[in-house]
Amino acid sequence: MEHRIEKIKKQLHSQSYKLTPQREATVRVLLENEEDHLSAEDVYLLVKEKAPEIGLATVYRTLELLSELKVVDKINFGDGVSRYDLRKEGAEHFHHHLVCGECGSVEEIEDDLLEDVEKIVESDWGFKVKDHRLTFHGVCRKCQADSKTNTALSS
Amino acid sequence: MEHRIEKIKKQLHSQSYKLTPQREATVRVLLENEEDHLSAEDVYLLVKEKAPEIGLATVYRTLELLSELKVVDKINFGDGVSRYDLRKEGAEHFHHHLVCGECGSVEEIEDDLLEDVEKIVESDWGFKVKDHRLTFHGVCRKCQADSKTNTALSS
DNA sequence: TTCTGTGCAAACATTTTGCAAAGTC
DNA sequence: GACTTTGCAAAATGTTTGCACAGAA
Repeated sequence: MEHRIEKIKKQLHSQSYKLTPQREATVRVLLENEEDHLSAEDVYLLVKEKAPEIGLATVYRTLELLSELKVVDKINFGDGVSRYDLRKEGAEHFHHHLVCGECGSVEEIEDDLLEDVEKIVESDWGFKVKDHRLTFHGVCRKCQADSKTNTALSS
Repeated sequence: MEHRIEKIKKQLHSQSYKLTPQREATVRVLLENEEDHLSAEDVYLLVKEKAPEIGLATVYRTLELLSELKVVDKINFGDGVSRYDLRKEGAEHFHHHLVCGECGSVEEIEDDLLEDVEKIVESDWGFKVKDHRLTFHGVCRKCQADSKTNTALSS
């Protein structure tokens, strides 16, 4: 945890940005909620618990900054809100998501499933891939099981 | 062109919706600009040329409706705007996109590159895939060529 | 007439910006 | 003192909603 903050601090410094208390609080919230996909508002509310004097605009500005530094990735699952997701240590690419249409849960996939696909895109389309966004929409394991149970009960 | 309108008309009717003049004008704009990735505003302005009395809300409502019917797909490339993309005839899945970070161009890929990946997701994660969103961010062929030329010139 | 669809304007939600004050080097 | 960062409030943006009216079945 602490070493990840240190690392981000160095990344900021290398571009002559400072890790202010507000920025640090924001980063800590992101680290503590790595599994979730927080919106700016979510982050704001959580940061406010530790640092009540922070403003929403600052959170936006911080998230924007972290986005530029590729510390976080900004994603959008189709509802109108941007969500911010910490990039895993050493990850070159953004991880993938499984969004369940029934319960709304979002599962993360770390494995890079796209290596082969990227090779095809680079060779067949001449497109130099720098990053990707891959999201599957469907039904998660749990909801599939639930709906089977319900079907069984109602029949 | 006409037969695609007919088809959409039938799809609407099957759910007891009507293909009103406004809706038809909207669909036509989408058909005529299939290559582009129009925002609601873009569609609105183009529809207005043919049917000046149409309101923006109607365009939104139409796009929403077409989205539900899976006639169009709503996408978001990271700028704050939703874009609407006609689903190709007979396509079960949404097609993929290559977004160039230099010139902003968006290229479409029809091939289903994800068959294998989906199989892995279904077997390893137990996730029933219904649809996907795949976007690559990078540098398109043209911009790569341009930057090579510039490098050569400036050296 | 009943129901669907429309246009307009107002409401809404999210995000960005201007600016003066505060903090840092 | 020059420069960065912040908080607040206002503005901008994109989208949705309420409602009275128009149109089709």
